[in-house]
Amino acid sequence: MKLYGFPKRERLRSQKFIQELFEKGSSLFLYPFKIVYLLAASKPILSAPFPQVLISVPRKHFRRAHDRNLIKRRCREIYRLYKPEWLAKKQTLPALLAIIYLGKQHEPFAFMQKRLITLLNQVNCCPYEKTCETEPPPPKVS
RNA sequence: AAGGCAAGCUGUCUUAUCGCGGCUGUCUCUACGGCAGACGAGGAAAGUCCGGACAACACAGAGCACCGUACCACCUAACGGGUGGGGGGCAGUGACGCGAGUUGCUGCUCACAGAAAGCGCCACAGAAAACAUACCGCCUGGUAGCUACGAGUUAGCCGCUAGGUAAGGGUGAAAAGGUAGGGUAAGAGCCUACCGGGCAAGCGGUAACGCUUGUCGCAUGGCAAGCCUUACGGGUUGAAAGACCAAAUAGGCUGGAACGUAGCCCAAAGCUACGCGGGUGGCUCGUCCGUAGUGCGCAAGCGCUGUUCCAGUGGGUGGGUCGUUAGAGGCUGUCGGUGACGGCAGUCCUAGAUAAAUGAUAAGACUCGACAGAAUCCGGCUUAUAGGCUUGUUUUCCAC
RNA sequence: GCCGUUGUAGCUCAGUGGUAGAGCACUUCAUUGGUAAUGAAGAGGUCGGCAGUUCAAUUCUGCUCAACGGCU
Repeated sequence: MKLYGFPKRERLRSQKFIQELFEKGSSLFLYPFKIVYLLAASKPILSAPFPQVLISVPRKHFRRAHDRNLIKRRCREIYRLYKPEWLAKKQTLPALLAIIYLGKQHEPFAFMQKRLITLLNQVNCCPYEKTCETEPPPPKVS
């Protein structure tokens, strides 16, 4: 399997999973990103150990399809390149993940990269053992 | 050479690494797999403003309603698009004429059928805004009063009254042909000439229309992107159309509506007519489909089963395949045409996703990169757009 | 992808081919010891934008921008 790949099975496409994610999932925010994640889905995920990921840019902030496409592609690149390192760091990853760009304007790629990686590192992957990481536990958003 | 304007064309490139989409080939651990290969957004992909193809509604018929189009001819699959032509309007400039005005050239521009078919509207101002009218005026007759002297059938001033006028004034976006002259109490197409206009004929043109001649004193303002009239066109809904696979809009349950009458000797079956219900999505007609069986009762009627349709309930799905990309296709040459475009020959095939594929990093080049991302497919229109190229035209400068 | 609706004062809305209004809010004055309420006066508008039709457009027509809704 390709190390840095992002094949179709790692993309979140099922309407049922998406509904489950936004109903039960936890969310974190760091400008300009918001992420929603769910540690375990009701059915097994085909892409294990990696999550199924959904990337979204609201039409309300970016009217032109060209702008939305560009931001989604950059987000996907950031996630794709960081994915193996993230797994090595956390050992277990969420099952479902949504990355939503809430900024109202374009940001430089390096800035986006730094912020999204910081945000991904804040995800608490071990809900049963609170102190599995050296960092302090992230604020739980209900 | 530079700048402006118009029309047309074009729409950053190269290498490496990682990554994405379907396709083809191949490998095996047979799966949402690995490897390799070539291919992979636009001139507007956009807005969804028009027109088609295609599909479903059984067939897609007629009339009304509704909607759209509107100088003429042609192009086209079709169009509200395009090409060519006609006619206006505006600006600049020249010529003719005393003037009203006419006309040449150049540029821009026009949603450009009908206002003597009818209805409606035209604020304010103004006398009057549409079968014209008469405020200030002008002129004539009659007449109360006053003044003057030439003492009158006088002249003037200021009123009243009966008329004649539409020249001048003023209002307005718009005032009922204009200019010049005659004419008159004053005036007036009242008359004449010219200009403008209406009507008719002839000629030219496929036509829009143009030209010429005659005739009419001129007889009816604007708005139809107000209603409307005329001509022509439009059945409705859109790929979330639709077809197929799997148990899969099938089957179940509840409620409601229709299943009638007459004729062909009688019964059965069938047919016909008038009804009733429905397809039919604006209405009507036509057309099409259904209108069955049975129990009780003398009958009216009541009930059961069934068929068709409607409404609800409940269950199930929210998957796959096709439609889905080779087409009114592109390019080159040649022929026809003023042109849009068409004929013929050769050649090329180059996105096809479905939570939805083109990006990131590094290096380099130059003019330093604008607007911007396919979703059934085509033809247009409109809107956004950095830079570059070509052609035409005009202005300035330089050289000969 | 397809089909619609709406843009008028700070806010909520009328309006119609002829000088743009109502309620609330705002400002000033009166009233009160003071505030509220009340009364009087006042200010505030490129009628989303650009063209066109018309003598005249917020209204009619075309294009455009923005906001919102519906259809699997």
